[in-house]
Amino acid sequence: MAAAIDATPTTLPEDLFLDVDRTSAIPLYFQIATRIEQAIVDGRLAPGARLENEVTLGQRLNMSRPTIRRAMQELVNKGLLVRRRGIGTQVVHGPVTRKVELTSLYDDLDRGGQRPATNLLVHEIVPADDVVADRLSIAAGEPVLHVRRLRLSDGVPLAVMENYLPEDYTDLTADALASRGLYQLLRGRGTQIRVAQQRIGARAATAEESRLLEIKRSGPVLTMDRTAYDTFGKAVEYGHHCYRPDNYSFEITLVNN
Amino acid sequence: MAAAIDATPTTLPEDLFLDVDRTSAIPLYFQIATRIEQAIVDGRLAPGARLENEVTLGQRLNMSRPTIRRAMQELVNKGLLVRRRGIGTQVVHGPVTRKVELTSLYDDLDRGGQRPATNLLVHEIVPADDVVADRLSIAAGEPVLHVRRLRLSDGVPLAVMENYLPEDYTDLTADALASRGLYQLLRGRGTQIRVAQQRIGARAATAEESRLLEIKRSGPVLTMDRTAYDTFGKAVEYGHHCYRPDNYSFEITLVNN
DNA sequence: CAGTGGTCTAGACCACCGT
DNA sequence: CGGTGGTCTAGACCACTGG
Repeated sequence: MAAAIDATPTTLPEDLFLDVDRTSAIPLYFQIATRIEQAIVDGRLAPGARLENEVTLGQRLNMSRPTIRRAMQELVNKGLLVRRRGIGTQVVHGPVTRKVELTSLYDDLDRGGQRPATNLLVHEIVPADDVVADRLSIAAGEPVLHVRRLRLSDGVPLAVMENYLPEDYTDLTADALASRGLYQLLRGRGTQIRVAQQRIGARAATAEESRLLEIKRSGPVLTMDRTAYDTFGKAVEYGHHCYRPDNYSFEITLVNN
Repeated sequence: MAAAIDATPTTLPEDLFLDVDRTSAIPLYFQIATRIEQAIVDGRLAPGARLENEVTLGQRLNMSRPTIRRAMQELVNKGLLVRRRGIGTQVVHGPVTRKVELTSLYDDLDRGGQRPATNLLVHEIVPADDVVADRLSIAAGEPVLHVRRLRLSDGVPLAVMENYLPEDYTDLTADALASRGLYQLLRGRGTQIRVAQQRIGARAATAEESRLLEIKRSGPVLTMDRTAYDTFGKAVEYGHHCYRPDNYSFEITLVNN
């Protein structure tokens, strides 16, 4: 008979897979994963609910088991599903949150319904010093674009951002940088960020930072150093950012595989 | 003939796959991934080096393409390899760093060759208040273990850590908590952490924190709030940690898939 | 054009879990 | 024991890249 493991014998996700398009350029596993994810965040699949097993779901959808399996694996990697051998697949208990993604502060604010604005403080082309050259994996002295920006959200200063970009990007204009996020501009040029290394820390604000961020002298600031690489593995950006800690923090979801 | 894309025509990882054990309980894809990863961190595979393609490597090792592919995918997810359709697989340019893993401060220090120590400041069983109950997904008033610890590294105070654990773990002894890391103790009880949500921020230290951490009054501290869940999706631990920013920071590698 | 990774299929055997 | 996920095989077709 059906095993009664968790007060829910065997939940079968109702057929909301009706609109899967086998001719679409979107991979099947991705279409499946997206629909299950939607059902979870919508609450149609409650925390702890057991999913149909991989084999029978594949049969119902006329898909092979590896395809179904990959769809579920995507959600396991996002922390939405939990699988246990001999038991089955469940929606994770506890709060359902977004996975960490590689986005920019500008995107985050924009999506959050806030109105981001940028004051461009510095915009110059300079030879790379040793630190910048090291981070960007270029030779010291090569020209880099140096920008320093103050990011505001609904008029409140939020972050001082200092960035260095290699020669390929030295033609980014001041206008563009003042009106859009850096990553937005990079995407617009066809640059896709694939890997980024960040270091998050804290320290006392410098005199200039406290003035720009309108916080107490030597008050605490949250700092982030980042180097971002494109799909070619080439360093695209090195940045040192400095955030007002009362208005910003980093959220991270870690998943053990 | 062979395409010359990056000054390295087609690098074939020398046969350091001689010791793969097909009878081992360790999955083949994992054995392959581990050996390639080792070659990368050892420097035997330089940044930017092109790897042999999936098909021929599989033939050489008498393994199917999906198995080889999975091994490489593991390393792509860790940010060590980059794959591009029509091009091939390369070791990522730039510095090679470990992926973020779900470890504890104690483990990090221990692995780093430092001598971690713990002062147990508070060890009590109390009814959960509203905040703790919410984070642990239990009812307010249920008994929880509350511990407050000062972590030192080579005698230098590094972090003040406040943690709450649900009823199942209220029998953790003071001795155990003073001599080992929390996650180490949980692992020893068979509890495996699967998902954790963290929020990293900064603020001024409280009077007690500055005394314990031996830093300036109201000096900046790095803070981390975390809720960890086991493989069942059950909340296992809620913690609020407070770090000396001159001695600690968070390193994170993000990967876009 | 030939080479590469991206996706998908249709099976197979095994390890682990609960009854 | 039956059911589940974990792994592996041996193919196939496609999309994209470079020359």
